[in-house]
Amino acid sequence: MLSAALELFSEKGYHNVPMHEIAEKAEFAIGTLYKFFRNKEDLYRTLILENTDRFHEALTKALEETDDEVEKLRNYVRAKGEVFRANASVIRLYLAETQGAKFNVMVGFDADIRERYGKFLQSLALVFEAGIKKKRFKRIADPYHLSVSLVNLTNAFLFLWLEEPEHHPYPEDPDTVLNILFKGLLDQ
Amino acid sequence: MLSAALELFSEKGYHNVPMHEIAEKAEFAIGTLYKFFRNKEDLYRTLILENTDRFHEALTKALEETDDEVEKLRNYVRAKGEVFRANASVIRLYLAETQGAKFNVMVGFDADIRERYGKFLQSLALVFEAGIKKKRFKRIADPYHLSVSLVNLTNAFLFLWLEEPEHHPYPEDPDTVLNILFKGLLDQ
DNA sequence: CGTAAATGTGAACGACATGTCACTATATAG
DNA sequence: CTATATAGTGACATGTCGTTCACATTTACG
Repeated sequence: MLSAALELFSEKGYHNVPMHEIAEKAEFAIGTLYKFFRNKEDLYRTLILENTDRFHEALTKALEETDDEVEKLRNYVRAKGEVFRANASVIRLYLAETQGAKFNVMVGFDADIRERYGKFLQSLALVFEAGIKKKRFKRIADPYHLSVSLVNLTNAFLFLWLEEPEHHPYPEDPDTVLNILFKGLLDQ
Repeated sequence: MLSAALELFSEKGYHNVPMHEIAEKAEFAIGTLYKFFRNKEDLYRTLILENTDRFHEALTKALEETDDEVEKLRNYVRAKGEVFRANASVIRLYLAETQGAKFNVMVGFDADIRERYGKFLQSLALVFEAGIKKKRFKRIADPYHLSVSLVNLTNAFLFLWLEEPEHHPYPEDPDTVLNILFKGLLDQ
């Protein structure tokens, strides 16, 4: 059921997928859906929460695999690529939930999702902060801003890939993304 | 009518605003709306197109005010702040249209909007390319990637501001954003 | 087997949103 | 002042979608 819903939501968006279509794709009767989920929103919520948890777990693990801050970032960019390549249809929903247009589904932000996303931003910010303290990184901006920047940078690359997979592949080498942060555009 | 629709869409999202509510807010009867717009989607489209055109014009102008590439970028970041600060309620819709979740309104991408957005990305990429040729910039990434990066970086800051205006103001000094590109995180 | 619990069904229902249309009011022009 | 165009109205037809519920089918188990 969840995977049928996932594909449809990701393709057409929450409001353009009627329950009966999900039922049909999942090869169940409508009534059965309602045995498992209180309503459409509950189904969507479960779907999103299950997936974002899986992602954030994988991404958090990527930050913990080494002590070197540069490697942590490389692992993050690499892991994000792997996770999403394997779950292409989730990306749209994930981006929709963490980026802009949340009001499209629920009117208010979903507190749970926001909180988990916020926590991840914090733990990534800690990597930058530690790197700055250890003098591995220069303090070119506030660590939290750096965290938001890197997340959005990778999202941007994911988005390019989503739109034109063959023309804009998600980079194999994490440094393709990271050099934008690592190297300065200006000399000195 | 358009400004009534704008406020409502921006607050609740396209699918959560019935036409009669727009009519009420605009102090017209429903029938009158349909004298001016063929349908709801047409109303939305007109709204978005009018605004994105205004923005892209302002942002493109910002890139043309000087010959110095660094100043062009500063003007861009500054102009983006000004434009959106003056039109807060449009940002949500603009981000929703240019970032991720387009399928939330129309099932397919809106070709017009995508095209204009793509053109702007191109002209910003030209700034980076020119800067690299003139040796003002180091070639730390593909110019188009740099363009996408800067646009997404500023969007990220706008988004922070949207969520918590007093806690995360959009930076007065454009270099707060630009240093993330200008200065390298790593030494050398 | 028999029976009870769990799982599954889909026609029917009601709420509600879009878009229409016959009509009125107002403005413009000859 | 009449005629014609334009702007405005809002009750309602039409259709869709989320959700329910009385019933059927399968499974679990003593």
